[in-house]
Amino acid sequence: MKKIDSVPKYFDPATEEKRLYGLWMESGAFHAEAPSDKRPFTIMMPPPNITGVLHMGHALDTSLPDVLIRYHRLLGDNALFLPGTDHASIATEARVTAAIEAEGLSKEQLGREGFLKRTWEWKDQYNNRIIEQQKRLGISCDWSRHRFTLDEGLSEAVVEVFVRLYEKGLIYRGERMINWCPGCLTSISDIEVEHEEQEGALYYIKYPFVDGEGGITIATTRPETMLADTAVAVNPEDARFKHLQGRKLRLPLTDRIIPLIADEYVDMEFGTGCLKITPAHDPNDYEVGLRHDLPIISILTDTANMTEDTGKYAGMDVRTARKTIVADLKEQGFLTEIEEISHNVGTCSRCGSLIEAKPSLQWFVHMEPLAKPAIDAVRNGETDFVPQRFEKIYFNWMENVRDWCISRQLWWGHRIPAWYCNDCDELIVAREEPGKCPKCNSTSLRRDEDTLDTWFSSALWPFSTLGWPQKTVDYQTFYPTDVIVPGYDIIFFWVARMIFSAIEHTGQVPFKKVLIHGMVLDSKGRKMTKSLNNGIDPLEIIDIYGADALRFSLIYGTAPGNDMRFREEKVESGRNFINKLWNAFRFVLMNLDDNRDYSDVTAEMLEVEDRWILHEAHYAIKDVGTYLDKLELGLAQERVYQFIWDLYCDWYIEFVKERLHQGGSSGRAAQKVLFEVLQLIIKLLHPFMPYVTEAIYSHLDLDGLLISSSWPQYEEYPTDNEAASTMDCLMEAIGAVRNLRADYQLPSAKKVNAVVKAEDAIAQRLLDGEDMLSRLAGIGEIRRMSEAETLKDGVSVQFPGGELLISMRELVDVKEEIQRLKEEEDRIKKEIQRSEGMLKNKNFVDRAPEEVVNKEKAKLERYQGDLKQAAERIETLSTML
RNA sequence: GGGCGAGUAGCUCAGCAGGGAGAGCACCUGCCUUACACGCAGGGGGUCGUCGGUUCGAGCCCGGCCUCGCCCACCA
Repeated sequence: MKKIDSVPKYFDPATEEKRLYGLWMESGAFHAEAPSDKRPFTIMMPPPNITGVLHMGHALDTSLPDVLIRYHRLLGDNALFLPGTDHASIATEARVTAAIEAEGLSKEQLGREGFLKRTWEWKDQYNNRIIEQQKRLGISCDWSRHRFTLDEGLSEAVVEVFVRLYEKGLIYRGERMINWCPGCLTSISDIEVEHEEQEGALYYIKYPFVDGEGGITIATTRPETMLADTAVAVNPEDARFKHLQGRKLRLPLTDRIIPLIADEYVDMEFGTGCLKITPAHDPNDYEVGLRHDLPIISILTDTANMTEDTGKYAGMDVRTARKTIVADLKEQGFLTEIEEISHNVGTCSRCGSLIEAKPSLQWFVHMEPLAKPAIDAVRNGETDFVPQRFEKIYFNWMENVRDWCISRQLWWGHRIPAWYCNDCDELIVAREEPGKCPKCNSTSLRRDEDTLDTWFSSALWPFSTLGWPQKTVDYQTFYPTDVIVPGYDIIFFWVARMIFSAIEHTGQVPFKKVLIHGMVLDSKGRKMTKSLNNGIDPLEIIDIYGADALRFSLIYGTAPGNDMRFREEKVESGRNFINKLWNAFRFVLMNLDDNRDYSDVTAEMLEVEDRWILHEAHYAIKDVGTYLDKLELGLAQERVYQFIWDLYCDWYIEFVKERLHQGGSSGRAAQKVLFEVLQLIIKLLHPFMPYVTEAIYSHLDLDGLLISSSWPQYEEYPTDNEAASTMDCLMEAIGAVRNLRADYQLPSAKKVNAVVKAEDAIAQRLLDGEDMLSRLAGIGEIRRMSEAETLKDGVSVQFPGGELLISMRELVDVKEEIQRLKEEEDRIKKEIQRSEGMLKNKNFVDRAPEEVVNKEKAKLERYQGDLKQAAERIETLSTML
């Protein structure tokens, strides 16, 4: 039985992907060695949250690095793609809490331990599901090194980092203004707050003087917080109020007496120039309060309801309280005006609740000393962003960072390694639970209830996953890593924090390059969100088209850092490309000897088209390598596509068909080259489309697996400029004739005769390529034009260097042809004008590089020749009328 | 209030030491030419947002403007 009979007509991703992934896993190809003499190449996967299912963003996060990993593995590097998952404290806790509440239970009822047990179960379930989903993307991770941010080892790293930073004074505990999410019931960091523009109102409220007539009118967007006011402030320079400073005001709706103070913070231009000061509920007011030693009165509970001591408002949510208070103020004549404005409000990036600012006792990372070296490292180029513009965003953030609030009032996460003495209140930060208080020896200690921001552990990912703080072999082998591939949406959350953490704790940057990718939008250019329900499940796409096609759609024609719209049509064209390659492979296989031994084929046996495709292969390899090294995956993929489809399939295979048919030594040479270049293209394509390429490889009965073969060396594919220019000439001629045939709608079976008019060398090329001209351009006989001859009943087609006169009198309308030639003349004349214009321009001739000028001169010469030819043709044709 | 990105063929997007624009899809014409109709051959279609500048030469560099999108920012 011929080999080909066992090869299906279409590549079937569904069955092949499963089989091949199994083969890869078994072969150990994903596994990176440690220690190893090979050059390491490491990428850490951005760990997906264990909260849900994979989306297109994850497909990008994993497919892009996988291209690089597979490329470097083929290059012979010790390539490690380390996978993992993130415990995602706040997101997971919210999900589990919701699940519990759906059962009619509460977190508190389960208790901390019960809740954590439940969450670990959740983790097992989702973690495994995510791993299974990731495998379906075809990514070549070292699964034996899979990490989870709450793993023992990673937790050790977290504690180590916390203690070290604390001991250096870079972590502190203190009462600061923080962002409080009344939905998640925890503090969150600045970057977890999303600002959105909302329509609101500016309420003008009059605060009467305690003594005497009149009062002060303030403007506020949050009238309900007035119950927490402890002063009204004006700018000290404000002449309008200078004489009033020191006066006392009575807070409406209450009997509280508050002072009128002066503080530079107040903007005289805004509102009335008078600002109510609410230290408990506004960060700026808090600062003002500190400066003036104002009392802090809070009127909001953790769930953002009015506290019990707000009298009739107690228990109301903010909106209701606002409405009620405004109504009361109005009724009592304190409300003077309501002005509609739009303003920014902060919402929780997790649950969307309105964020409340409040002073709170929390843990913070002191950022300034950490940020500085992290800025320098990028500035010095120790770490480069691709594309570079994202460095600006990084710098801007790093240069203005404020201290990072890292404590969370959550249970799911790394618990803060701090204890308090119940007897003397001593604070103890330690790697392990202390037995007794170092100050008073009391054994009555309690541990801090809070956990750490989930990003605190993610920040250590590049080294904690390798066993740091232990000096493990893995750490020594793979760290620092080479590239990281995140979306631009997590530059602050993750990339920036990894950089400063790595520098602080390992003394090195965590990665040399940051390849930023854009967001995958829906086909209308909108973000994929749950609320729009426009998300596309990568696995569904894989079910239909296969993982290779999906990868293609995410890489082809995209540029680093740019958003991309997801369109199924693009996946389809990926699938079509796979089919194209698959059939080219089938064609080659059909024509190969079963033993595939071509050692008898010598270089002398190669024909010009063989030498041409090898020449082209040389440059294809070079270009693809260059693009991949520059992390230009889109361009690299396009280059491979073009080589495979345009050059190998559309030209080369067509060129050699006849030789294959004829057999003989020329046919054998063609088989050999066909086979060689097939092996080449599947290697070049493998990083992008691992499955089809591996499937083809397996049908070729070659040694081992494609995944662990080697990247082609361009030096092994000889360049041959002569072959290249010969083939260019031939292809141009073929194109020109095809063109003509199409214009005149000649049936493909109808052969035409041709006469070549060109200088000897060029004419010879065409005569040598007679077979190809015959098959690909439908030329029957071809001969050189003799000196004295003029071909009366022919039509001319030009190609660079010459002209073909096609004998087709019976097929051509002479009038139309003359018309066509006249139009052609006009076109050429315009070109000549343009070209002459340039060459007459002294500036151009003197200043442009000689090469460019010569090119232009050559063009002009050619145009002039063309014009002459056209004129001649018109003349001859005219005689035929 | 700053910063960034996008504006290129009907659509989705590439493009670059600055040297006369490409792909995929769609469209039109002709082909089931035994690898592939998930295909082959050919074709139409672009003043590269706009105005100005630099340059011998600009989609690419500089400046202004317009439209869309994103990010950052403690003026109530």
